[in-house]
Amino acid sequence: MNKAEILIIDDEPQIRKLLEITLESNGYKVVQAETGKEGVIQAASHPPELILLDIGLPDRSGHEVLKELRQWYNKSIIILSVQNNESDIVTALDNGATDYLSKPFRTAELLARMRSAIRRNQTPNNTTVVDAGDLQINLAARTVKKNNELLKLTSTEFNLISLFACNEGRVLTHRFILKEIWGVGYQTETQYLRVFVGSLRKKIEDNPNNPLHIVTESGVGYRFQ
Amino acid sequence: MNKAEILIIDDEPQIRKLLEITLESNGYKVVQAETGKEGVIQAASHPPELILLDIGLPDRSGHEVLKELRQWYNKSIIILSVQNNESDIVTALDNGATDYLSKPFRTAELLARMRSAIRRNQTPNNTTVVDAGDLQINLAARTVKKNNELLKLTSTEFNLISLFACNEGRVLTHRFILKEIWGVGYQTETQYLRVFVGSLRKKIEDNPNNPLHIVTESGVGYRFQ
DNA sequence: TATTGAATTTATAAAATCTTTACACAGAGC
DNA sequence: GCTCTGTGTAAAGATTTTATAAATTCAATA
Repeated sequence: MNKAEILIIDDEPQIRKLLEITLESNGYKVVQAETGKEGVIQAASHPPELILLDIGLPDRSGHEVLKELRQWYNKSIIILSVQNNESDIVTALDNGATDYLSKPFRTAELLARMRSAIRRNQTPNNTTVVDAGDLQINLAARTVKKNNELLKLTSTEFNLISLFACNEGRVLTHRFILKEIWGVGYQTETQYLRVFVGSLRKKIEDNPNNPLHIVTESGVGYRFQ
Repeated sequence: MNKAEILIIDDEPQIRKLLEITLESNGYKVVQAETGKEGVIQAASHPPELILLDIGLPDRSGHEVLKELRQWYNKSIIILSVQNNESDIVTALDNGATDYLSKPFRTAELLARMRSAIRRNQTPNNTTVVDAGDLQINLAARTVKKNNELLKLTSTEFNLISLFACNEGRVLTHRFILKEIWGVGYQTETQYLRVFVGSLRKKIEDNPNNPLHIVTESGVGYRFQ
């Protein structure tokens, strides 16, 4: 596997140096930018796997850089913020930041969050259309096509399949699915799930008795593939 | 790379001498302690990469030292025990020992187990996918691949293999496994374990009659590698 | 208000999994 | 050789989990 490339946008040289050493010794390839403008150019010319962005610059240019990046860059952006500056954090998350870290941070935590963010890149959470064999799920338009034919799904059915699509290949527990689709009060209503998985299968599977897309993991939950 | 530091806690001078010679000639730095108390102090003042602890002292102080060390020391502890004292071994493994060796032992085996134990120190188990030769165990997705093919495991089978995977190279006692998978009330239901280890082997081993991944440590438990 | 489509329940058959029993086999000790 | 202990395997229940149809409730709307 190739080294994942990380872009650091921060005006403080000592932070950049620290990050450079930490990340390179953990097998990442590091690219640096000193100003927001430079960062955007770097990101555009050579899109990295992940961007670490210092948000709390005095002139608030960090926020503008984030917005500008988010117009086209859909991989993870982790923001760095001085401690206790919650308004910066909230604004940044609203503007599409993936995660945040308060300075000073522990490297173990930074690395863990980076791994998590990069993992999310790989499962197409940011793309608007998920491809799964004969199925195409358009998250933005809320449409599902099977062999290029538009399927007619109800709202709950669509919510369910889009949750599956965003977590392709991994087992989702009943509780998790119920929490995500119906809300925290419904985590034990496993039967709802059965009914809706049943009707989804009728629509998306070639043979609903032998489902290939929504596989049941008995005693645990379901897996979409 | 620096020499890894090993702490030996054993009251028998001739054993300590033997270990000292063996280990130093194999590139380890050796620190010795004659009593349990001294051992704990040594470990605390200068945490070693690995501890070799004689468990079978007449006054059972070895067990107490182990428990005391485990309150804060989380690297590997290999215990030494006189042959056939299985109850000592089982107790020690349940108390968090990493591995065990019966005296008299062959130096090649000692060195091999030390290497394995030290290797496990270096990769802390915060990874979500464990690689074991032809097997890949994805803890987050709850999937297991053998030669890149997805295996179909039941929920309990997966729980079992993931427990094994998180403790690669380490002997797990029957009691420990049963406690982790089935709960505290099941620590004596060894037969459950036999059945499930059997069905796991059928799925993951090339030749279930000669298992290479799940090895049985007779009278003690199992080891995954 | 009557209609319609969707969501929620209920009921039940079927499938999958877990538990338990039975028995065979191997090695250690006598 | 025999017995005892620990182990592995198969298979028969027992139990849990799942799938499906169908009934009911609910909400929107004509």
